[in-house]
This record gives sequence, structure tokens and C-alpha cells, in this order.
Amino acid sequence: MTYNHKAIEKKWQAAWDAKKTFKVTESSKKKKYILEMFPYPSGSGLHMGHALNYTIGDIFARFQRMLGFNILYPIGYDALGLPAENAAIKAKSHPKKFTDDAIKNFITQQKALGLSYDWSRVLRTCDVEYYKWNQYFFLKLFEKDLVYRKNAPVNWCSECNTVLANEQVHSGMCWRHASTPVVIKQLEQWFIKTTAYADELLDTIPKLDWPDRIKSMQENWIGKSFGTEINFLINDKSWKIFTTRPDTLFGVTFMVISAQHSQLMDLVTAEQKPTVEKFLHKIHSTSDADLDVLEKDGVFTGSYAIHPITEEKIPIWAGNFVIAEYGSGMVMAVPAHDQRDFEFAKKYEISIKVVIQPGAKEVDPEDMDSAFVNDGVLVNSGKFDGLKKDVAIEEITTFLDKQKMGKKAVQYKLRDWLVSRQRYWGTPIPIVYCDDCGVLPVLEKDLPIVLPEKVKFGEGNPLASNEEFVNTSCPKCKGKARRETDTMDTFFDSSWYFLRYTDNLNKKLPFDKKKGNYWMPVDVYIGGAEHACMHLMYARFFTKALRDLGFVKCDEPFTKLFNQGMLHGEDGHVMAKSRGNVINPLDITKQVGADALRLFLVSVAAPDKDFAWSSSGLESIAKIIKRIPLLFENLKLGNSNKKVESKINKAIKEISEDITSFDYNLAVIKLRKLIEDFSQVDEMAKADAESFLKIFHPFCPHLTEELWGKIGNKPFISLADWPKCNEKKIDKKFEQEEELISKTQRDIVHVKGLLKLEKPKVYIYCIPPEVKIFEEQQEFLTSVTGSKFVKVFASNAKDIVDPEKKAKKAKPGRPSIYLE
RNA sequence: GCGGGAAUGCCGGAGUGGUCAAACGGGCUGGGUUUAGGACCCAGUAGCUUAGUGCUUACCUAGGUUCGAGUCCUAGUUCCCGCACCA
Repeated sequence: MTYNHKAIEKKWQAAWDAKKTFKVTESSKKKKYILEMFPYPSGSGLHMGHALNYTIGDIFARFQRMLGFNILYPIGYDALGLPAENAAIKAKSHPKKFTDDAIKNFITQQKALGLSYDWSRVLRTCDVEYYKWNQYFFLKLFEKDLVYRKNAPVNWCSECNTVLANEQVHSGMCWRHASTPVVIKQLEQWFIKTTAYADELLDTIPKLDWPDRIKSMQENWIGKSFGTEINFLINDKSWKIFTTRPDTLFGVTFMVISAQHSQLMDLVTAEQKPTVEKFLHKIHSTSDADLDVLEKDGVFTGSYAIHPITEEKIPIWAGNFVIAEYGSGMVMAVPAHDQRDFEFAKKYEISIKVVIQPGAKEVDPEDMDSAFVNDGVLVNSGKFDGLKKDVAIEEITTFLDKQKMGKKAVQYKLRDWLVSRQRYWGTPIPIVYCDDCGVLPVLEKDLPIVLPEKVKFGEGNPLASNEEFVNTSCPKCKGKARRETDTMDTFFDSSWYFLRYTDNLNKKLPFDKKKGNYWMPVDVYIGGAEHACMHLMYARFFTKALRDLGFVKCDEPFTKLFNQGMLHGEDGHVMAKSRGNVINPLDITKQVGADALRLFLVSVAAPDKDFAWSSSGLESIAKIIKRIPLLFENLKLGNSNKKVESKINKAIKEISEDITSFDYNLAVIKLRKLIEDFSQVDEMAKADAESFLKIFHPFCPHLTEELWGKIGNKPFISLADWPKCNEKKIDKKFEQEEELISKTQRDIVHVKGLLKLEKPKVYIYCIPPEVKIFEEQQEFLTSVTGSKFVKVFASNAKDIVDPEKKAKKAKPGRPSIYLE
């Protein structure tokens, strides 16, 4: 049989499609929900990273399905979003057409990989049947006060022409445009109160079966810190200033308010106004460039704060290094014990007061060349002198609390999720503005707010200029009103799509609770690490919020997270068009087949490690695969000898373990070995041949379906039971014997080569118990060594022929040999 | 600066307390086969040694725990990733 991968793969892909082989419904069986991060359908189609992602998932899904689990393994498309809109504008097309085409292309390519998705559950976020539930959830969150509108300084990307959430700003740049700095704008925007769940989002992290890296990234992102809130009186108004170092309270010599603070101008005196304005102008114009080498900069505001204990007057400065949104946007500066404050004080010649001393000797601030931040004992701190740092933190906080001048407090870095976007290709936010009634949510019965298809691109947000869309009536007074023209961040779509898969055709509800609770949570979620603090954070928040709204029972959406490694080009660099090292999955499936591509992708390295494409590696895998049909062609189905039984059972055991732990690369090694072992075998039991195909199946589904039929089975091996390992049949003795024979064989061949003997006489001297093994294998040894004369002696045999006295060297597991 | 991860042959990578470190793949070298090239097959690829056997040295560095460590602990070096003036 010649192996025609094209015909075989096409045949089985069509068969799976026609028979809906992988369609699932809820049942009494134990479920497993296996999911890959759904793709953004870009115009350039599926790339090799996608192929790797889906192969990892499909192998696992096929394996678990054969183990007898009820497997939900769906796919969908994250189809709304900016790139489609921009691409459509450029091509003078429409995002809808553009997206439809891209999705069709994706589906073709995914089917060519032989992925076992339940294609009846496909969802597209750009369909109104999907995004109307975005609007529904928006309203539900609104009812729960988890959505609010606020005028705030927000991140703006001039390339995207829209605002961004904090999570979408990476090192001061837009997440889509690494060279476009984000600018701060003061705008009225919609926010989702993710911070309401900050504690739970943080506390449940340790329970997640996720990579440590991702978990720590989320922990850092939430950034919980414990400290003290201290009241400083400023112009007769009390300001709550957060600090983690209340022990240094007596060392405060100035305050710094953020240059972006909304109330900054209230503190600026008439006299200082020109200076401050000049300063603000300066930081505004420099904020775009050199963000990371920004020097500490500031000006005096003219105002003073009153120290809560000493009642001293403390000058308030405005500074570029204080974050407006964190704490109260103002810090108490202790230059002696904080490096940033120290640098600022040195620059502007503000006094430095030491209040913590490392030893008995007094420290002169003049001698300091950096802040002292370690443990020590309090000095110059009134009645708190002599206390150790940690004790002082407690005591000063308690004292402030009693005096009603402060209290213990907790701060987070996590900020609320800014969800409105000033772009067209997204879910319209279901809000109406009425001059008389104010800002009102759309009534649930009036959903969906359909995204109009006929719009003009090119001048700002196309929705804003669409009269038909904008003009509406007030849900309360029925008078004239305007629609919100902002759309939702597309991360809103991806925050719950995994729930929609559980009941994707439901017209009355986002999903049926019973179905949701049957399938959720996702048992294994597979995808790249780039979403650590974006999608994965939002999805966790959403799940918790929906739980509290009564939609689902689970606390966390993704029990296990698996991060695939990065795929590099053959030159070692990241695969990129600009480098010209891109390999198209579809080309490879045409050349060597999907089975070969799949097997290769998981054979180079563990799937969570980075690796580079290798065309020779692919070829070697393609060759191995070709040997399988040959093996079956020459195979007689009858009885297996003990050796075959041992090998197959060992392989079942090891490969099951390897797939379970995602060590696919190790499973591939064992599969290769099995092919080599079995290429010597001309007869085996049908059950063993079946087992062989089954353990190969998750990796090479098409070829194994084909051979499954060839040995007389009805379709589908895809739905067959995973073989059970019979441990009793695994015989270590065979392994040892084999080792013995192969070592001996190597020795013979080696010596033969060294002596340049064509057809030598071979004498083997082994310990007596091993004689039998060699005698059984004599035929084999004869054939592989090319020598017809092979004699085996026990080392103590009486009739021994041993001209060189080699026999006494024989050891267990290692015979001695003589060639002549 | 803070946090996470890693360091094994020429290369990619196995191996997480013990019967053998380097499986498996690639590369390279030699041999076979071949009109040639490719493909295929065999062997070698730390050092010394033996016709094969055998011995020694080796898992970033330095200490430590242990009968026993690539594997655990401590310190350091280097690299990768993430966050970055979070008070």
C-alpha cells in the first residue's frame, strides 16, 4: 500500500463531518471540557502557532474522549475588533465581509488539521445572536452597580483612535502598537468594577493549576499592599495619605501630589500658578518620549499640609513620579528612608530628617548618598523613639487610629476595567442619554441594539455620525434621546464565550444554567501566555460576577491552564513575515500530511517549551509515519508472542502517562520505538494491533482511522476505547534479554569491523543461565551479524572452544566473545 | 528595583534522590549501498584503555544535607520572561 496522505486525510475529514462524530450533549458520563483560546480571525489566516495550539488541544481531547469522558471540545471566533475594521477601511471593504471571509478561511485550515471539534457549537462574536448577550450582561452588571460612568484620566492610543484599559497598556505603549505611546486624556468613560473582586481574584490564585509565571503575573497585577492611611490637613480639608511606612512619619519633610491629579490646581496658590503650569506643560510634552529614563521632576505648589502629630507645616510639591490613580494620588515624602524621595529632596534641596538609625551612632543626613530603607531603631520620633521598625509600624498606626488621625488600610494596583471604545466594529453599549431623564440603561426587552451595517468610515466613530442609530427614544419618558455610540472592548466578548459554547443556540438565554453547570469549569485551557493580565483576568472576574448573579456555580473558569511554547522559524527567530521565515500549516499538510505535521509539532520539545521549526525534523517524522502502513501490510493477525504483548502493554502505560502530563514529546519517542520494534514482527493478535493504532490515534488520527478499517473494524477509532494496560504482561525479563542480545550484537559487529573480517566464526561465552537466551536468538544474531557461524558456550562448558581464553571474562548481562 | 523561570555533549532536548547521566532527534565523521547526487543501512562523536569488555572525568560556580544529588538546601554568576517610580 502506498501511503497517500492526501486521499486518506480528505476521506476521514469528510467522514467525521458527515457523521458529526464529535458532536456532544450532556449525559450521565463524566465530562471534560477542553478548550483552546479562540482565535482572532485575521486576514492572513492560520499560522503555525495556531496549528501547534490546536494540535496540543486535539491530542488531549482525543485521548480523553477515548478514555470515556464526555468531551466538550468547541471552537469559535473572536470576530469583533479593531484590526478587521482597519483592514476593511484600507481595502475599502466592510468589516463584516472581511471577517466572514477570514473565518471561512480559518475553518478550512482547521479542518485540514483533523481537529475533533464539535462543529455544531461554533460561535462568532460578531453575530448579533452572540453580542446581544454582551449587552444583556452589561445591563446585569449595571443593575449590580458593577458598571459605572466616570470622568477620569484615561489611556488613549492615537493609532487605534480609542481609549484603552490599563491591562492593554504595555510599558507605556499600546498593546497593539508597540511603538505608539499611550497618552493620558481626561474623558467620560464606562468602567467595570473589577476592583470589587480584587480580593477574591487574588486569594483564589494559589488554588489554580496554572503555570507559576502566569499566577505571579496576576498577583503582581492585582498588587495588594497593606499599610496605613494617615490624615493630613490641607487647607482645612483632610487628605488620606496611604503609606506602608508609618514608622517614618516623623521624617516627613514634604508631600508630593501627582502632576495628573484632578485636584492639583486647587492646591496651587496664585503666586505659584505660572510655575506649576509651566511644569505641567513640560511633562506633557516629554511624556511621549523617553518614558523609562524619566528623571524625577517637580515644583512647589505653594500649599502646606499639617503634620498630624507634630503639627508642623509641610510643603506640598507636584511631581511627575506619583501616580494619580493609586492611593490618594499624593504621598508623604520621607527622603531619609525612601530612595525616590531622597533623590527628589537632593535635587530641590529639601531637608532630610533621619528617623530610623541602623546602629547606636547618629547618622548625619549630609553623609548619606542614598536612602536608608532597612531595619533599625526609631529616633527623632517623640515618644516612639527606641522602637524597632516593625513594632513602630504597629504602634504608630494604633496611636493614629485612637486619635482618629489614621487607620490600617489596603491598596491595590488593579484598577477598574475601562470598557468603552470609540470604534465601530464592536458591541454597542446599551445605554441611552435623555436630556430630561439622564443616563439610562436600555430595557432588556429592547435588546439587541443591532450594530448598523451601513455606516461611513473615515471620520471618527462611524456610529456617532449615523443619525438612524443615534436617535432613539427615552426608555423612561419616551421623549427624544440619543444612543451611546461607544462600543465595548472586545475583551468583554471573550470574557464569557466559554459559557456560550455550553448552549450556543439558546435564543432565550445566554446559556441554560443546567448546561452551563454541567460543563463548567473548563478543565484544560490551552493558549499563549500573552493574555496573563488581560483576557485571563477579565474572564476570571466575569465568572465570579456571573456566579454572584446566579448564572453559574463555579468560582473559576479555567481549572488548568496550559501555555504552549513559542514557535520559532528555522533561523531561530520568531516566525514573522518580515523575516521571511514563516511556514504555512496548509502547505505542510499538503506536502507531508496533517498527521505528519501534528506529530512533528509535538515531537521536538515539550509543548510548553519554545522550539524552532526544522524541515529535516519534519522529514524524519514523515518517514516514520510512512512505515506504519507498510508494517500493517505485512502483518498477519493471529497471535502475539510474549514479547509483543510486553511491548504493547508497556507502551500503553507509558504513553497514557505522557499524554496525561502533556509530555507529548516523550510519548512520540515511545511511539517511534514501538514502530521499530514492530517492524520485526510479522504476526500479532488483532487486539494488540488495535491497541497500537489506538495509542497512535491522538497524534495521527487520519492514518489510524484508515488502518482501523483495514484490519476489519467499523468506523470510528476516534470513538473507540483507549486500551487498558495489562501490567502482568509487561515482562522486564524480555527487556533485559533484548538488551543482552543487542549489546552482544553491537560487540560482534564492532569487532568484526575492527578486524575487517568478512564472514567470521563467532563464539559467544556467557554465564550458564544465559545460554538459553542466546540459543533462542541464534537465528537473529546470525542474520544481523552477517555471520553464519555462531556458537554459544556456557563459560564453564566442557566442550568449549576458546583459543584466546575469553570465556572467563563473561559476566552476567555481558558475555565475552571471540571472532576468527 | 520587584516578581517568575532557566543553566546538561557540536546543537535541540530527556533525565527531578539510587539498578546505566546524555533517551530521542538533528549535525558532523567513517563505512556499506549507489553511475553520481539524494534516499537508505551500520558504526563513531569527553579522555585513557581493551579485538568488544574496562577505567577516569563530566550535568554554570562554591559550599551544604544524605549511605547516595544533575535532581534537595544556601550563596553567587549568567541568561530569558513579566511588571516597572504602586508610596
